[in-house]
Amino acid sequence: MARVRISDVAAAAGVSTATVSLVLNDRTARISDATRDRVRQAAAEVGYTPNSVARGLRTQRSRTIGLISDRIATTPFAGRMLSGAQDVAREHGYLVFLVDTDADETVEREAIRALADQQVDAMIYACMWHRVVDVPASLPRGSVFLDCRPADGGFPAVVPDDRAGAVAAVRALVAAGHRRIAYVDVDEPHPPVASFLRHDGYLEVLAEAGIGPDPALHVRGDTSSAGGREATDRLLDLPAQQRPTALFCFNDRMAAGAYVAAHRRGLVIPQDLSIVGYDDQQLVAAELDPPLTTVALPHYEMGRWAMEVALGIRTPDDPGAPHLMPCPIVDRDSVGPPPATAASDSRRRT
Amino acid sequence: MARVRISDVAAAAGVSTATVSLVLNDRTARISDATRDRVRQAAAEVGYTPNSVARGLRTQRSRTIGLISDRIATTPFAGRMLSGAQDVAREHGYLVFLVDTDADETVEREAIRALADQQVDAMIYACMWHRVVDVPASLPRGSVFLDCRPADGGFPAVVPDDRAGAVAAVRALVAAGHRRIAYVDVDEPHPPVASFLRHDGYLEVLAEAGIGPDPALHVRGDTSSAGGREATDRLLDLPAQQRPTALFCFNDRMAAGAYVAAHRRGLVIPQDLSIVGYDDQQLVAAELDPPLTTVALPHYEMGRWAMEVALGIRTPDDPGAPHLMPCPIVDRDSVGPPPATAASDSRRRT
DNA sequence: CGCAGGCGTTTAATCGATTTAGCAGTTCTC
DNA sequence: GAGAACTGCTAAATCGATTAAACGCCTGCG
Repeated sequence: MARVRISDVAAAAGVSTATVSLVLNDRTARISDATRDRVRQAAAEVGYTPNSVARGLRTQRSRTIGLISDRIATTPFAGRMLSGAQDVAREHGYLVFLVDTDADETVEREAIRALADQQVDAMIYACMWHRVVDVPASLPRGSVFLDCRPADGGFPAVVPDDRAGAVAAVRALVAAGHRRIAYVDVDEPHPPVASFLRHDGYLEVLAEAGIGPDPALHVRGDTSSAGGREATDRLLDLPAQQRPTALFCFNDRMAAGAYVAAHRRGLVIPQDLSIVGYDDQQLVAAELDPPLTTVALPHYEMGRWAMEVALGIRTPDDPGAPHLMPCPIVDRDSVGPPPATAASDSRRRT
Repeated sequence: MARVRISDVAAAAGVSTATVSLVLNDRTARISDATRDRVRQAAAEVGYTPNSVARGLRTQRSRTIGLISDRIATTPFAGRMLSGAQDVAREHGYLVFLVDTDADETVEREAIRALADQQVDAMIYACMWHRVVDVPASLPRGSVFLDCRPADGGFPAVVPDDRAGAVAAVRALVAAGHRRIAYVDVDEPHPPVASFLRHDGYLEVLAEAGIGPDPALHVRGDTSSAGGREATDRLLDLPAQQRPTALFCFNDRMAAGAYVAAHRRGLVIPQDLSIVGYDDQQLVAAELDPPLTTVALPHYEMGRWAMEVALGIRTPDDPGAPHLMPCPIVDRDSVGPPPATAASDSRRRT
């Protein structure tokens, strides 16, 4: 029952522990082939695996990574980021400590200390929403930021390319023939940077399509189905000429609300109204009727990227700026050409 | 930048490292108050925190727990279990290693070995669905099972009390006056134990209400919105006399499908059809219209329980059987009295 | 034959803590 | 006043690995 130690292997093979260590770690040392084989055989027979704690103490490298996140519980995205980070760690023989701080600064500070005491080789600081965060004072150099931008630079970071994602989404609507496209934005005291970036992307596509932005088509609501429904109601209350034929929603839940608002007025999606969401939240987007065209957040890939940088396998292209991970568009069935009247209307203007 | 060691504290306080260790660990040793204060002051001044790796090697206790789970990514529940486990660990100064095996046995075996090499003080083996699992051979004694039942006993385990949850759900329907209550079950080659347990609870309530079970009201579909919709369609195609006035669904997604089926026939919930789900999946249950009455899965509490047992803070009441965690019913708006005709029908039979 | 040098292996230091046994010095006891 | 008992602290062993330095032994060379 007691663990097998290196000295047990040494005894079994009739050599010193030094030799065992040299052999098992493939150190380029002068060890005869006969001895090598004997050691390896002995190790296999007694079922030896080195004690990581002892090794960590000696080598000062624990093959361990600390992953600090503000909230793990509340979002289904968390798992995908973890999964990506996890997979890379495993592929390289690392283990990960997970700490959920619940956005509590005291907990965060303690966690960082505890992880440092455990001699983690690197730390990843993850947020559940793309936003700007203050760098905790005690966070060691070399830590990687995941799904957030450190307020002071000097740290590698990876975030979704929200701007490009919005561009893809709105271009899809323009390509379908829409000219009156609304942006159903979040309404919060401190909107996440994603809100602004997606708005930028939205405006960029309008500009490249020669469509003048209409402030009446930029509405806000809170990040829920209800918020999306209310904001959409305001859009659909607009006079026919001003009313949008397509909606670009800040997220899938708001898009779900837009569905409700449309259904209540007897509008059919996408015949009467096209809708694009953001996030590709499986339980929402795929379950809607019709399934929602949306933009996927590359959580898994971001998790991988962060861990790869943490392990030193990859170095950021531009150490000064966050790495932008592409957000692929997921085509489903909520986008179609604008209704005939509106289409002719848009043709008139072109 | 270099870490502060215990010898630095010793030097600063003018004592030996032994004394520093004795003081800082509150060992009942004969140390004068003056020295105690001096050591503590010195430790605070130089900012000393003990190196957990070195301490772990010496004490053979790492204050570290390994949490192995089959899938973390795919379910929103995972986070809540983690959160519960995490919170308990943090409250007691433990750190947790998280490993996601993706249900791959090789990965699982390697993970168990790696965790053992890291000298974790205990392991928790978590599944994302309540089911029976084979105990991996290398899993150390004392490991705790979370949301699954070990095939061979001898391990503490915690699972949701699916039977009692179903009882509460079906009782709510009976209390509202329903007599024709269907069970919309999962349809899988190897249904989870939860499926059977909930069926048992369902039958139990029918029996106690003096309602004879009708096999036609036990339908199956796959665990998705579509599966729920199809199964519900079959129920609603039944002749009026046989048609259920209430549905107890295996989970919220299937319940969402039931909503769709009902809406398509112009049935209003709960006036024409009452529905109860299971899982309390926020993004589904709370967002439905009307919000779904459902039974919550106590993931957070199960996570806490498992960690408490792992840390030895709590001992299972009955070491032989899994601990059953209560599933509270969450009352929302999808349950009402049966429609007049059916109600009179039920009254006729009573 | 004596010595340099190469080869294969071992000795021993080391990582940074904890902990037991023991060492001085003081006080108490008879 | 000698030994016992107590007090306050430290020396050194220990946990289980890694690794630089050293140590025999053998061979080759002059």
